[in-house]
Amino acid sequence: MRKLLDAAMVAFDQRGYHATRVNDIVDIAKTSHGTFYLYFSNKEDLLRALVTEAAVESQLLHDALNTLPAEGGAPQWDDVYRWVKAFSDLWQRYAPVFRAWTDLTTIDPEVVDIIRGTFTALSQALSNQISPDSSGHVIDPEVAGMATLAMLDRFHYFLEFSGKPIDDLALGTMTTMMYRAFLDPDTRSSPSTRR
Amino acid sequence: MRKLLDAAMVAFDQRGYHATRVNDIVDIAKTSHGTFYLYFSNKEDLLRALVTEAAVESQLLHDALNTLPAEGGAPQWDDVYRWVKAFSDLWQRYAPVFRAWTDLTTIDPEVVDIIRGTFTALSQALSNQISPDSSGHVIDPEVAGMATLAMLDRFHYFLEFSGKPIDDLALGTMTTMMYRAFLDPDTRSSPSTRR
Amino acid sequence: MRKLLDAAMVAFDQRGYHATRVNDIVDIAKTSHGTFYLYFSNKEDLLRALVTEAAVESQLLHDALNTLPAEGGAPQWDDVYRWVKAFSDLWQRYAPVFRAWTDLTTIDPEVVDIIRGTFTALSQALSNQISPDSSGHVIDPEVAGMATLAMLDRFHYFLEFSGKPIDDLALGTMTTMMYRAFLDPDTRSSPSTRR
Amino acid sequence: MRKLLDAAMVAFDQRGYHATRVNDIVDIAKTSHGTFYLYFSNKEDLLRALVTEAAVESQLLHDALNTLPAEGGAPQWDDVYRWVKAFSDLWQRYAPVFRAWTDLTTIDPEVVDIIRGTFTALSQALSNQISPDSSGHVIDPEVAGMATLAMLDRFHYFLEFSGKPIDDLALGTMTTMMYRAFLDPDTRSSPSTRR
DNA sequence: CATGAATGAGTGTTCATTCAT
DNA sequence: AATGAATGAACACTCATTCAT
Repeated sequence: MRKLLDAAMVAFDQRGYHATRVNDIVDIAKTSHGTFYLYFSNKEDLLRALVTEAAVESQLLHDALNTLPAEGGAPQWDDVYRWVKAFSDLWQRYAPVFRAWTDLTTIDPEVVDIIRGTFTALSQALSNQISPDSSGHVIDPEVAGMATLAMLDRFHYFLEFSGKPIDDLALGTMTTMMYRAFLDPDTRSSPSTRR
Repeated sequence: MRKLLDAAMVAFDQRGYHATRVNDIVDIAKTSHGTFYLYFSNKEDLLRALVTEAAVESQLLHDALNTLPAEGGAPQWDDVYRWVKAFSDLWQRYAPVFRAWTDLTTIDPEVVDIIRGTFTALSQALSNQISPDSSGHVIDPEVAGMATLAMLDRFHYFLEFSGKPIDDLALGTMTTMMYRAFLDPDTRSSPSTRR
Repeated sequence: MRKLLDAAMVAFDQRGYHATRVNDIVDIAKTSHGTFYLYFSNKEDLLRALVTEAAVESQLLHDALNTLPAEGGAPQWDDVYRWVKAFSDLWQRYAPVFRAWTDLTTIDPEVVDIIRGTFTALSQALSNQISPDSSGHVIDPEVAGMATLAMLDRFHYFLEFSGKPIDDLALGTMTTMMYRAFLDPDTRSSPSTRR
Repeated sequence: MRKLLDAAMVAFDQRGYHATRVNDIVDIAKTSHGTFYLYFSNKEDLLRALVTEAAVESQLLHDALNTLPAEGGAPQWDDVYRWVKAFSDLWQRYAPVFRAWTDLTTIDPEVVDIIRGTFTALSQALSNQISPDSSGHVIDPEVAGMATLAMLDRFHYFLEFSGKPIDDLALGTMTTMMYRAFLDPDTRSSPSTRR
């Protein structure tokens, strides 16, 4: 039941998953304890539902990444920006869920599996965008993908934590950071800027 | 008492802060329930002690950043690598504390303040290393500093989550990502590599 | 919830307030631990409820005192007896609460205030019944009122402590003691009994 | 050890017996936990020592009562006053012990026995002073003795509770109350005042 | 479908008591 | 004699979950 899922997001947002009591959720949802257990077999079950929802929507991000020009040709800054924006929108919609990541991974294997799947898919898609290094430093693309996803994920949390807005400037800065990180400077500059 | 702090790190590592019972901690520390409350007024108090410890050590990282060549001259890849390694060592030593970040920020204002202070200091030191963009995209250095810190922090967690080792390859990859992100490709390549 | 209040009275009766565990109360009430906290936020809260109840009923005693002939005309022995009987009934109904007086006053200010209010009202009403002394000894009526209340209160406790019944003889004796204490012998005897 | 007994009195005074922790006592006594158990086998043992001390001193009061003219001849007001003063001094010296009466009786049989003995001796000595009633109301002298002791005991507590001083006026008022209560007005007045 | 009173297992915390020094 | 760190039994209180209505 949507009302409960939304209420749970609000509650998780305020207190985190562990500290949220079923009580808090039903209070916000303006319903009763009994109703909660009509739709979810327990608190964890509701969390699983939220995580699954977020995972499904993340699939779109994954697909979108593949339309960016991969390894061969360098993606354009604007393309990267659009994708960062999409990521940001999703993150913000499911902020309490992403924020609870750490909590989640100590919960139950099924939840962890859903998360791991989404996480792996995204970080691998990202790794495809990363160009090798021309100056002798070996890059593990998988690790590089993770680093990028790490930056994207935590960056939002840090902005919120610092009370800074997630606006165009922030996302643009993020995009530039990613854009720079993705591309080997030599590789990148050669075709276009240079000559 | 060190024995309890260490035991708490192990326990938080296994189950997260919230899910850890005082019982778990004293079991690992091979001491008694009463002893716990002899040294800490409650579970949160112990967490505060750990966070403070980590914050003190983080100061070293902050200081080290200032010895890297700042904005003017480009820092060398090896310098960045060394710093990343230092960060990584600290992160790994206090992994359970850093991992519990999310938990922490829903806890008590004093803990949050300690964290915010450390966080701000580090991200500002990082922002000094980031060169402006030459291709017309505005960068907010503060935000860029946060993004870098975000990547460093979460990257470790993601590696662990994926079961990948935090080895030289991983740290080298991370360094390259940071190195690329820090420097505007044009600015960077011009003086040295480029003709 | 009455069932818990009654059970608490029984438990306090047996072991005193401090020594009573919430467990004792819910055992007697044949209900669960959780239910207790559904109706009272803690043991002290339940005590407060009992004290308040007793205070409300004490008001009746206070009112009744004012229907006894005051200072001017001497009250009749039978009137005093009836009042003593009413006091006694109330005391016995709330015996565990009155008995716990000492415990109570070391607990929380709110409870103390309720008690002080009841106590003051009653002792002042009593002081109105006390005639001045004709033989040169100054009486502070307020103090005299307290002394009377003191006797009434503790007398019941002492009877119980000695295993003596609170019967007509005891209450009659008490009445005579009060009756004598209230009235200056000269004043009293002169108008009616004497000559 | 006197230091501990005195400290305990201070502590009991502040928080009551049950709420006083051994910690409080040794803090006030400026000694250690270990020392406490060197002199007393437990908290209750210390209480027993205090009660015994008070009981021994109470014996003096009991003896003094017997030097007051008993049943036959009426005691003089001044004699009663002196005795009330002596009682008051003792009460004030052992205030925390007397105040804890209720607590005490829920503790251990040995303590209760000491108290009961002292209590009985005093109330019986008092009952000897009480003259029968001439106007047809039967008095149980034993009960009357208890009522008097009740007044004396509780009166002090009530004065303290109200913040009133235990001074000459208060004790004089108390004396007059007792003096009146002791004597049948007719009996009393006959020999002296009346003719 | 919905309710919310009742439950009790689980956990944090206190504090009297011990004992090695 | 004196100490005070360490212990753990005992207790207060919370909150996810159930079920009769």
